Amino acid sequence: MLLNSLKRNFFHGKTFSRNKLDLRAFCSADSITQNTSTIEELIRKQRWSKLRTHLKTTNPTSLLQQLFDSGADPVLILGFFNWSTRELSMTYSLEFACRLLHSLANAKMYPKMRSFLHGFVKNGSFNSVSSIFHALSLCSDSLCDNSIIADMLVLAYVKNMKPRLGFEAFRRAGDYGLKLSVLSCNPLLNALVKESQSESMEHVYKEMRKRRIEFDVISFNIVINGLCKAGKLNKASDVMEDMKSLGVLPNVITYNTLLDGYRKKAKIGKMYKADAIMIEMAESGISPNEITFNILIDGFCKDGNISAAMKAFEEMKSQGVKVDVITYNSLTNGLCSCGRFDEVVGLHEQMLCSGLKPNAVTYNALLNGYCKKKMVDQARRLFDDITNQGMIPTVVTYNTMIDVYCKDGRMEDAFMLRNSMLDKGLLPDISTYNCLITGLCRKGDFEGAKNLKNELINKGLRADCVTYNILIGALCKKGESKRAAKLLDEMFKVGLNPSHITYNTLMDGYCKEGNLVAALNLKTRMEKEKKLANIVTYNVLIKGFCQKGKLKEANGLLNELLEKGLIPNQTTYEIVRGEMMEKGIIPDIEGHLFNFSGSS
DNA sequence: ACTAGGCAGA
Repeated sequence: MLLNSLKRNFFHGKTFSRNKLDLRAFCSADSITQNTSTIEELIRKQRWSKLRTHLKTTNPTSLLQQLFDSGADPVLILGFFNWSTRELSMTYSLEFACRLLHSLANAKMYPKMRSFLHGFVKNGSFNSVSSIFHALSLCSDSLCDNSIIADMLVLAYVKNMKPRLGFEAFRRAGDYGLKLSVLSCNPLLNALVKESQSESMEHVYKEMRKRRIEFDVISFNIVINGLCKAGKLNKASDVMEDMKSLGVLPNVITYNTLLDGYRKKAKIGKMYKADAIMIEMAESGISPNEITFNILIDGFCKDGNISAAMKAFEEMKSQGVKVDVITYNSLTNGLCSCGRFDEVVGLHEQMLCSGLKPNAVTYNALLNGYCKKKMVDQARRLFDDITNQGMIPTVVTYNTMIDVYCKDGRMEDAFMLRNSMLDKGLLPDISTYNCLITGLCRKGDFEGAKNLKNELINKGLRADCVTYNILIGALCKKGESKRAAKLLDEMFKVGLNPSHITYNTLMDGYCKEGNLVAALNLKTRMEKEKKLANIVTYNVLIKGFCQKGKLKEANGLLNELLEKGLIPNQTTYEIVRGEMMEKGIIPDIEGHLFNFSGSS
């Protein structure tokens, strides 16, 4: 009630409030009007020290109230608001902030609102999103103004790296029937994608359609990218169809994003859709650019299909698309991964001839090639060349070399390299530590590994999911899955999101100790955490049950994974085949592998 | 809004 009359007083005509003030001036001995106009003058001229003395007798809150009541220029009120929060450490109630926002909105001072909200979100994180929306709705029932404010609030959260709060604000805006725009929704979608919050991202997308928020091609591209990143390629294609049906035409970035989705998939033959996508692009009159080709080439290389990559490379050149250092690096990486070092020489010359300068990634690709082929001496020679001949080594260069030493069991060499990083002005990162921790664990030195984890934390680094996966794996290997489980709990405590690998590793530990109950409980737990069991999960469990002679259960798991649409892989077949041989059954074709039920 | 290098699981 009170608020309603207040806001009417505030928004509907300065005349009313002036009348009221005139009346007050009439009645009271000291003229508030005059006082207020003096103050306004001080703020306008930024006489802050004089204002300070003034405030010895009046408190800032009632002064702010006065400014509002007198219908002062919103820019002045904003000036006072900002100054007093900054210099006097004032905190005003949400209601004041909302009134200020509304008066700015009334005056269409949008940039001022944006920067106000930016600061508000940065410092005022103690205000819950729901309380802000509540206060906004009490202040005014102009859906239009509140929508603009909500839109800017969402954006402010996102820009301040608070996408979860931006997401909450997005939802509240829906509850209050406020309409948002792509100006806030696109950055929100993108932030959620960057944080790998694909569920929330999909929710925003669906809501945007429900609320009939206008999409642009960028909105769709972000959504498609998010879905690709989450491995949901079919959904990504569906969204592409959605956009076409809504009259938004895919552009080269849309197609690049989709191609990149296939590239990122860890599957053999993953680029099988590439041709079809390229044809569709051509039919839509969209020319591939250097990014398109770079994605294609890298994808083919990662797929082990060097000839397809080379074909794309030739096509790229014949179409006159600019070849850059990324193109060459992808090819170099592809050739090195296959051990085709001879061909790299020619490619490297071609690169230099076209005036392109190799960079750290180029040499790291070569170094990594040697490391993968266990050519440790060649690797070290190249490494010394890089560090001595004026090329700039990066943390990745060191990590690659450190890793190969660790894999080779040469821990002293690995630690020496780690120590020499500092001389080059390079700081070991979490991956450096993860390589070393893996090396120590492999040597059975769990205590050393644990100490290294403490060291990295003391150096201001954060143990990541990989660190924990390594340590959990090491404990499981020692038959200490109980201790490993404690590390899983620790991950939640330090705010890490365990990955599939985390759960699968611990589950494997339980299985090896014959604790199948714990293994199954862990599967339930991971599904509760929205990590769906994958093929590795099932392989671990099936192997565990087989080893205990529980073939019925193993078979049940096989059926379960098939029902879920998971595809058995090489390891699955090996486990099952091994089990059948044991039972004296001769496995023949794939279809017969799953017929050992009932034999236990 | 889209492109290149290293570390962890059966």
